[in-house]
Amino acid sequence: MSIAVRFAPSPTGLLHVGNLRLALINWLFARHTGGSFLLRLDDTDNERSTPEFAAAIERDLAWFGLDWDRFARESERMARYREAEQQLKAGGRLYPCYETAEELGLKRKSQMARGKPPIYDRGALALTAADRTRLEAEGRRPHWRFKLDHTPVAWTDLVRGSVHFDGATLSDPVLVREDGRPLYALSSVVDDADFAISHVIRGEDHVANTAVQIQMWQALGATVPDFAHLPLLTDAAGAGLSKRLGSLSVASLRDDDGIEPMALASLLAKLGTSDAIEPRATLASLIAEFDMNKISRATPKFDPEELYRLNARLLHSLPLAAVAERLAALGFGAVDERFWTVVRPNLTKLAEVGDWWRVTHAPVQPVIDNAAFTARAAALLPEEPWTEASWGEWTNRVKAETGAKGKALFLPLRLALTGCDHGPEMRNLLPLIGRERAMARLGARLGCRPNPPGE
RNA sequence: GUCCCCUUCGUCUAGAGGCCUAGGACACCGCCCUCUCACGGCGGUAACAGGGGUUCGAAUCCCCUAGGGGACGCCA
Repeated sequence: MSIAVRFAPSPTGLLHVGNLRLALINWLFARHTGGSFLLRLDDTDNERSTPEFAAAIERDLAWFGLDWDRFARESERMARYREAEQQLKAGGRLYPCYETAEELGLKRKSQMARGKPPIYDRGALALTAADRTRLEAEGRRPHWRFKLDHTPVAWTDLVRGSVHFDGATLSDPVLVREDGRPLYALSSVVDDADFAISHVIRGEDHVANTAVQIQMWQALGATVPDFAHLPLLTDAAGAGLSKRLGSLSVASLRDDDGIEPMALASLLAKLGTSDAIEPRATLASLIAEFDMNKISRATPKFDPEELYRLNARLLHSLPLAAVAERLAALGFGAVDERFWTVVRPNLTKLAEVGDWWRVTHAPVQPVIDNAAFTARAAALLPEEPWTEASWGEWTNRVKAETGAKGKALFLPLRLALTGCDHGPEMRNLLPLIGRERAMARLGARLGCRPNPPGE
């Protein structure tokens, strides 16, 4: 049997890290096994789904480096769901119900108050043809429920091991709304069957669904796929992540935090597994290392801080070629190998290249505490050409001349030269700054602050 | 409320009765590179949720308690 998986987001919001993790796991599984990956937009809820969110999902996945072999929109497959609906009706598995949403809500409440599980009581099953006629005459339209077999259902989950449910403890799911539109419960099962999905890999919020879906595949005469239900991510405090997806949307991580796609991919592929969480430069290495058996059943915490650190570590190891294209897009196409090597160890996000580019190519605002000191240092600046050794020669002279040493020697020079108290090694940075800029920043021409606008 | 799942260093985890004086990675701390911040290299601190059992022996098996997550929609 050929392997086929799917990622099926509903375009009712932006992708967040929890979604993206499931997309990635599915994709890695497909690529690792040589299977196919389907992107399916679950947009049957046309009140909440929007084309904008659908476009954003595709854009986010593409940015992340995920590609899909097949694509589908549930909203375009309504006729097919109608067919399945007829098939289930013909098989006697779909029955009409006339309770209103309010009635059902009340019923659930009172069941819970009595310490009972809030399961549909199948009241509609007792309706006679006359009852139904009367209700319809009152203007009520039915919604349709799938009649579950009250038998045990079991499967071997690739993450959770053996799982079993008793059909009797489950509610008959509503498959078709009062207005005739199919619900997720129907469309998802039909699509998984039609697209010959072999492995359903999703969040553990779907485990109970699985029991009813297995019965539906059987009722439709379809092959039941294998399952892997992954624990949901929680935030660093241990609270469910889905509730605060805003700040953790893929778009904000990319656009606001400047996260590298491979930093995110490395975290999401390894978090909650027995592999070390370390940056990987390519999806290819994640594919090679992927193994469902490494995924734990416990709920992992997603900590943005961990992502930021991983992002920095990844950047520190990337060759210029790996970022050249994006650097150009940021307007730093002129960055060469030498500059990149000098600046790379100090980046936490790629866009910070701009800060150092300005230090070596544009005016900066020097920070000068002791103008007399920097002026004397300026006078001792060696003649160009400068090499890595120039910084040492110069600072030794300044040290001999002023008696300053250690932090008192280096920090004022760094501050004056770069306007910043931290950064790349000065012996590498100095030659990139050049004598003219260095002189100006040290205040040689003026001997005092403030610096003129043009340096 | 009912049902399901989870609980080993701060974090992600290894561990499937003696190999555990509990291993790794990240974080943290220290040292080195260096007479600065960072990068990098090397080293160190640090955990079996609690309580009962079972057993010659339990992180591993059983029960209870506590904590966390999930499900219970005419959402997906």
